[in-house]
Amino acid sequence: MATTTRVTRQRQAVTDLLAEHDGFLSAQQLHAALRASGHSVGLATVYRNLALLVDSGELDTLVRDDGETLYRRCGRAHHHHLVCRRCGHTVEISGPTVEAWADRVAGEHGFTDVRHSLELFGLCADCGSGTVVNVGS
Amino acid sequence: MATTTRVTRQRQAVTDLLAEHDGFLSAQQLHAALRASGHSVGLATVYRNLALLVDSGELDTLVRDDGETLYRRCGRAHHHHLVCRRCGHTVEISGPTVEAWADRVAGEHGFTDVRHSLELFGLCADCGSGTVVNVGS
DNA sequence: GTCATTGCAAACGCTTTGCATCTGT
DNA sequence: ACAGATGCAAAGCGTTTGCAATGAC
Repeated sequence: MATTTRVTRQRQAVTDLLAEHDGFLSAQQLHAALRASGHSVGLATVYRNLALLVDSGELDTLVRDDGETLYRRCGRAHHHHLVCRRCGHTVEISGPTVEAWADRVAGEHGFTDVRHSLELFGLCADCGSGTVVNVGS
Repeated sequence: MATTTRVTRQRQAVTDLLAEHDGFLSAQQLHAALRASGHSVGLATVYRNLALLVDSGELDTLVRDDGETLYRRCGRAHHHHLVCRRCGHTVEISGPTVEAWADRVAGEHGFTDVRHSLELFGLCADCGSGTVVNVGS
């Protein structure tokens, strides 16, 4: 009765890649990476498996400004990220205070089951100082 | 030479509606609202004007989980939001600590020109307690 | 053999763009 | 009249879905 979950080659590939990778990955990036490493997986399958993993709480998601969704292996501990908006370099950071604050504020307004998304976007040391590159408008 | 900005009926309508409205609005909602109130404005025009307003710093944007972009009249002071993921009810909150914390952490990692996005998503009092509705999986 | 899973391609929803027309200034 | 602004419809992009084929159990 409980829909059994089958371990297919494709599902394994998706899970494996996510297990190795530490930062954020978009579905399309993941798909491309899989193909590059020889696995033949359909894009739809990647999306379907990502959705399953998100549902089961194994993945965290983050929607970028342009609307693309990024996925990362869910940390046991809740982390936040400091992302360089030029080179994509990502640093994991922990904000002990944030969690408590979020809960308190949410509670004050009667909100429940609150999740928060906190991401910092900036220019990392390499991109921000020396080598100044045209970043566009 | 500086590209002159013309005050058209449509642009005025968009700006006006945003001026009256306090919360977040998607481009499509805004478009629908304009039509409902008798103004005839093209969807593309709404998007174009929103883009201009965002560029000129008069609007803040927030990308929802489903990828739709929400716009709000830009607050002078930087606010964060507590958004009900069922009914969309939004509460403005200020996180005095967050700003300082963000700057410090970013600095420690050599990041500069850092912006942060912090949003809380939960269920508001109305949606979370009494009237329990099927929310899906 | 069954039924979850896959692949492909078509469908979707939001957003952007090309181009002819319109309209502030 | 000039140049920005508009409207429409088509194109773009990430994502989802229908359906027949495939493969795990």
